[in-house]
Amino acid sequence: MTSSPVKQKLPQEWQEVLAPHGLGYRIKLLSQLLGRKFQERLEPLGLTPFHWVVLCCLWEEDGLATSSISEKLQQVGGTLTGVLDRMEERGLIRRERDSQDRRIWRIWLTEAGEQLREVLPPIAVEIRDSALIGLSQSERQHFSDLLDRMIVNIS
Amino acid sequence: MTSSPVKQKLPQEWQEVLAPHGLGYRIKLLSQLLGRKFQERLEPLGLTPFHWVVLCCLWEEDGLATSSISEKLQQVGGTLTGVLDRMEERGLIRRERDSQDRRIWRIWLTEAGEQLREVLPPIAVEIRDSALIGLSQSERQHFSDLLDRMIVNIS
DNA sequence: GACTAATATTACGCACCCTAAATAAATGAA
DNA sequence: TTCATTTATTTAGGGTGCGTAATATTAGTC
Repeated sequence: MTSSPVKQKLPQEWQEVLAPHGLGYRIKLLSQLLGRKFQERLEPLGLTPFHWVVLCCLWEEDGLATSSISEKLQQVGGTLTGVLDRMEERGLIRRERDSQDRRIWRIWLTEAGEQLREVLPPIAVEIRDSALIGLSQSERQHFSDLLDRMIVNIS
Repeated sequence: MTSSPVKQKLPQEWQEVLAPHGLGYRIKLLSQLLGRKFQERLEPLGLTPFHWVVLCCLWEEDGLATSSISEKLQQVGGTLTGVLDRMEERGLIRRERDSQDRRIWRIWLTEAGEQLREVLPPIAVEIRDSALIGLSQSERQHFSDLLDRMIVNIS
């Protein structure tokens, strides 16, 4: 019988989840690095990554309720309020009460918000492509599929 | 020549990056969902996911400088200060000036911080495994490899 | 030793992000 | 009608994350 160093007594399975090498932390890190890249491109325009994703929802369908945006993005409602406040201040959207159900606030694009539809997607494409350099078409597809399966598992 | 609806005039390439279906947002979403799961397990212990990753670093090597932790985790230095403040308040770590170079603060685990080494890794394993259900060994490996390549690309 | 430059950290402000509680409007049963 | 219940949203408060500026200490130069 040999003794092992105290620090190494943890099971292999426990070692492999430890940050920063664990899968979870690397997913977070990739997300964060992509966010930083995007943020530094949006900042000169007075925008944030969160503004981008809300705009995406409204470009697809204008006049959504706050709760619909929250659901599409799987973001907590309370989180959105502040973001929408700042987007309204910056003239990207306007809020309007639903005439049928006055509990509901509907979010509409302003002209400025509409026009960004021509400006922002190319930036997103550029950043995504820079992350995917060296990955084949099938590798990209495979990654995307595995990602979706993990999201379903955890949802 | 046929005309297409105004809303559909964007190139295919622009459509596919739009949140919430774009790759970037799905990566962020997975990261966020994992974070929420972890947080709800850590909250009863008075801990946060950020505490976990700092503890991981110190379990591997105690007495690190703030800047070393920041570098390992690829986190901005300023971000860590607040986290370390709260960890110190909760008795997980203590700060001590380096005797050689008094500009440097070294971070040491307390007894409480050390003992969590037996408690937290199983929780992390459990959450990771729940996200990986239905993925074969080779799919897990492939995902991990692609993740690393994207991190290198974007770093 | 005094001055300057470099390094490590802290302090502050803004934007997310989550939970829980409060507010307000609509709904449905007594 | 009335009132409790449900639904939609906001408010409040703490923690995370980033950039920039300020502070403290060390190291290099005269």
